[in-house]
Amino acid sequence: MPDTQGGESLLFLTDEQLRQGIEAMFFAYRGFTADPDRILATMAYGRAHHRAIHFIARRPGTTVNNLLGILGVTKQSLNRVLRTLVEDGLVDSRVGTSDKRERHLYLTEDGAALERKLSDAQRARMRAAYRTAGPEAVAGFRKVLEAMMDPDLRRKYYAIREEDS
Amino acid sequence: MPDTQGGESLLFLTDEQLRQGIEAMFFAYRGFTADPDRILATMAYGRAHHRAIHFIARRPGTTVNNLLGILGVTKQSLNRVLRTLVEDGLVDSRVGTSDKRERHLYLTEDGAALERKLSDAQRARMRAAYRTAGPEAVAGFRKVLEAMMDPDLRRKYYAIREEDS
DNA sequence: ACAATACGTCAGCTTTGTTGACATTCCAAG
DNA sequence: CTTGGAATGTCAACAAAGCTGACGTATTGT
Repeated sequence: MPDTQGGESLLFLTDEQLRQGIEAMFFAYRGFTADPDRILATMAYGRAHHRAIHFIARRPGTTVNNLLGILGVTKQSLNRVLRTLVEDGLVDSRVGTSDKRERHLYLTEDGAALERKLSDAQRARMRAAYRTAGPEAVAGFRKVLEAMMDPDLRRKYYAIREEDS
Repeated sequence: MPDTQGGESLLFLTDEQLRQGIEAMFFAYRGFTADPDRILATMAYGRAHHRAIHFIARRPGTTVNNLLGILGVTKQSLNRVLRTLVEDGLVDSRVGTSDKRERHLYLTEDGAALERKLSDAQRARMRAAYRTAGPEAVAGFRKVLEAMMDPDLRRKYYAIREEDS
């Protein structure tokens, strides 16, 4: 593989370097979604279901509105996904206690089982990539990704992690 | 790796760390496509057109079959996209000289102009992210992305870069 | 009392992917 | 020279997942 590492900042930001980064993102994202996609293809679910399940698992009790903000889709689009998940008994939608307009979302046992299955597959690839690349590379990886996000989404990305406190 | 890295590596690959990497990919990819998407939304084109245009620009004269392998879609799906691009005079499809079954794809002037517009927008974000993160981070970024690709796609990713020789 | 919010839903449309079937053209092997 | 297979194009039908717009219903806050 040709090492096009310029090293110096000037060479570093050539269009060719940037183009390679763009293509790397494109090809890597395909790998990133490949394993869950394979699992989902055997059921009546798609990538949209996976995303919903992921963030419900991450933040149990999250509201529909909050999920909308994270996923960046319309409520109609999310609703279609959520409806099938609730119907199929993977997600539990509970009316809010303090504000009864809100619906709080939780995974059922079945939902959690599917989440684990999908998550395991995706994490396995991530783990392998991390191992191959090494800790320093991972730190850089994260740094560039965070810098690439829209500010609005970056805030949400941090918020999800901070809610643990 | 020395022992000092051993303990770190264990912590390092916790599910939580991996989960954060997964979410970073998700949010960053949104940013990655945001700018071209905004431009494309003003025309009758979508992300699929962008991808085709990108790789035709990258490898002028590439065949349909080659493009299929890179993009990973069916020929019917790609054909629909290519047809509109040819009709609109952005792409030129020329019958192969050595093998007349093949079609070699080129951007017209208009096609190249659109490609530049899309590419500029996407590279601007990439450049900003690279600057923010720094050269070392970028090296790590690329390393992890490459490790994340399917072997098949990784070969294609390298192949596209090597064809310059 | 009234406006705003959160959610759900109906209807219709777009993009982009999929299968399957079939025609054409052409290269290459028998 | 014929024929099989490869590369391409195209038709049809369909699905996933996004979108807009409109409307209804609780519920909440002013």
